Amino acid sequence: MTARARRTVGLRHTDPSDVSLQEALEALADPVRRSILRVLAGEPDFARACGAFDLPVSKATASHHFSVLRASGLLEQIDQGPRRLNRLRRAEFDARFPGLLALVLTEDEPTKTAS
Amino acid sequence: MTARARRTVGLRHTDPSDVSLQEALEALADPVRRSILRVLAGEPDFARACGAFDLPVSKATASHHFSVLRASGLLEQIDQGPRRLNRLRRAEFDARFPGLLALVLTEDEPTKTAS
DNA sequence: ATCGGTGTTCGACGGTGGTCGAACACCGAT
DNA sequence: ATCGGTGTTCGACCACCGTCGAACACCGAT
Repeated sequence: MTARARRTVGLRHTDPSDVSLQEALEALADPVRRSILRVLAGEPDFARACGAFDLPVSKATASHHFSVLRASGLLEQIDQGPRRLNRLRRAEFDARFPGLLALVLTEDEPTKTAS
Repeated sequence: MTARARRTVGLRHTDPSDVSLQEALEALADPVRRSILRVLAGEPDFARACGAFDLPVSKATASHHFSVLRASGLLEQIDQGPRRLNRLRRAEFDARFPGLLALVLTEDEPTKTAS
């Protein structure tokens, strides 16, 4: 923990070692959630807030997805002022499910086909 | 292919290299399907027919699950007389999604908690 | 104290997927 | 040709999940 003003709030953070394969697969089976993880993988920890993801869903839905990722041990979040910063729990999750996160991060982003 | 009487029928077999991560994760996100894969992993290829799995679902539902597994590149099936024999496409699928199948096969079977 | 910005929560809605029984198709053997 | 066994297909049902707008809570700054 740095000297910066960061509050680790009472958020329901599930430890990856407590996550079942069922939960992990369900969490990763959503394309929006996987895209969140890929963005986080390309940046320093806690560099991006929830609102800064340019997701194709509403605020409410995005919030739901972050909640799922947190509950499945994939995300750690801390509050800094009004925004909530995110960190990909890369090492911990990979220790629990070796190779799984790597598959998600190396996935070639499927481009939207115009209807 | 051995000299035994086996017919490789015109079943919709998807090659693992044509399977997206999305499809793979959706296929593996069901516990019944994962249990099928684990059983197959513990036996020789084409040793077990669809009806010999002791699944907690009806015949119709089981058939649906086998169809999904076949369509996601996880299963190969051949017809032998009236029954349909199954093979886990272990190497091919692992080449497409390294480590993913291993996670499923090493999963500790979650026991049903009595309600 | 008020305001703009950020994120969550609350119903509600709709689509999808797992489930089933029943009917059907296929095979081998009698 | 009929029968039992195996597996698929067809509707239908239902629960769950992703989705949304609206309302709310929180923070920092004005």
